[in-house]
Amino acid sequence: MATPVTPPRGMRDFLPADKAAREHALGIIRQSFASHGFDEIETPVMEDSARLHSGLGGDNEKLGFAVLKRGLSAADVASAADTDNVLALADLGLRFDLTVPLARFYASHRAELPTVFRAIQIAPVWRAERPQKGRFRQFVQCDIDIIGESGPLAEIELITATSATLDALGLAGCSIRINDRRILTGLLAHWGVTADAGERALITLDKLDKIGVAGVVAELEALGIIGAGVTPDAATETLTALGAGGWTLGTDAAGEAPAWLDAAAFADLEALRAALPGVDLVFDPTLVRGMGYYTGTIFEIAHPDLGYSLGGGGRYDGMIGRFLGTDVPACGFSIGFERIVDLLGADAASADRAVVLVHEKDADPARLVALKTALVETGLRVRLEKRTKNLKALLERAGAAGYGRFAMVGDDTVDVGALEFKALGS
RNA sequence: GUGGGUAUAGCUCAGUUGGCAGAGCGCCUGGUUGUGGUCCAGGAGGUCGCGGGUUCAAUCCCCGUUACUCACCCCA
Repeated sequence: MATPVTPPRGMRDFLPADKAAREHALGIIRQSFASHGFDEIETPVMEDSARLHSGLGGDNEKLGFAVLKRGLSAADVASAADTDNVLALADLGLRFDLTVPLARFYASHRAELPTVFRAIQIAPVWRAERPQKGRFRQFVQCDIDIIGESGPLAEIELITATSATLDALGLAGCSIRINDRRILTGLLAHWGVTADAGERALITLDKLDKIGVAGVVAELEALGIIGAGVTPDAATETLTALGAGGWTLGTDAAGEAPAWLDAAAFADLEALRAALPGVDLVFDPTLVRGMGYYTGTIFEIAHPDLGYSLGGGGRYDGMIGRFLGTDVPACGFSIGFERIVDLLGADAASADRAVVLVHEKDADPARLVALKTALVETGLRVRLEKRTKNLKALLERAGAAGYGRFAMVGDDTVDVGALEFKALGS
């Protein structure tokens, strides 16, 4: 077997047609975000290893690709092996999201940025996961973040811009699930769960839609979370209400708010809903999200045809303070580019502006290029193709590559007006 | 990290109770057609993923391994 020529596991090459579709979608996203008043920035693909492993990335930290220090000796490697600390061999790592780098960026450039900074980041990130459908080890995220706005205006602007972008892409049927971390932590506090056990309990709560109320109760009992501060029956009742979800959760059968519900957080969510009448906003109190840095609102883009989310985000008021020393409120929303680009149709408009000129093998190059240049100057995209034995195959490939029309160049054709264009494809 | 499936020509895939390796498409050549997407004939191209084992004989059976893929966990 020849040497492997496939790209690294979970990473992909893009053929011309794929690349064109991706760039087309990226253009729409970029333009839509910008029109909502966000400004694009760029940061390096690597960050200091210590920063990536500062505990802010949740489980994603474990999925980071580490970069070896330069100039390591065998003794360094042996030392790291002895202490079972292989990360000591790395001083850099590929970013696993765009939020940690943004917090570092903001802390570094705060003086040069507006008081309320609205950032766009469209860039690849890397995670050492096992690839599968809709999951890659290198993938592009499209993030918008608002830094310096503590009020609900941030959430409203982010959700508005994201929703408008999904519309601009022509993605129908998307809804946005929303929750607030304070509702989850409030519930756990009501049950008497300690902060330490809280993270583990949240992971269990997240499974509610998969293993059901009884499953969650059983798992929480096994963890010792239920039984101490709350009875299984009471937990079952609360979890049933949670699982039913929806905006009616704010009032129970007696018309009063449940005791475990964080009233302020719920009121904030209701205010968001009122401010976003055009958005399919679904209150889902079981929405958790794994990232440890979320402090308030959290949201995800859901699509009825997919078992995974198309994007997500939330408020992370504590993170920038870790780098800057003083807390700065922040909230962000990320679109998973790889997951939306496959849902989009072809760009028919661009195909119509792309044409192929098929010529004989011995045609005069100067005449061909003159014809081509004349067409390019009219705004067309023009590719020259030598006529092959099997013209059909050639034309099918050109059609698949995004060209919409073709014309044969005759031996005596010198004027573009003499070219007869026919449709490609179909 | 856990479990299932797959691996044969450039591509999509057949195949053999174990006996010289197959098709379609694409590619090349000759002809046919002649303002063109047709057809005919011929040709090139394969350590049957890799390493062991069983056997007179392994692409096929057994063991291991790697890659790809799907699902779980978690995520975008």
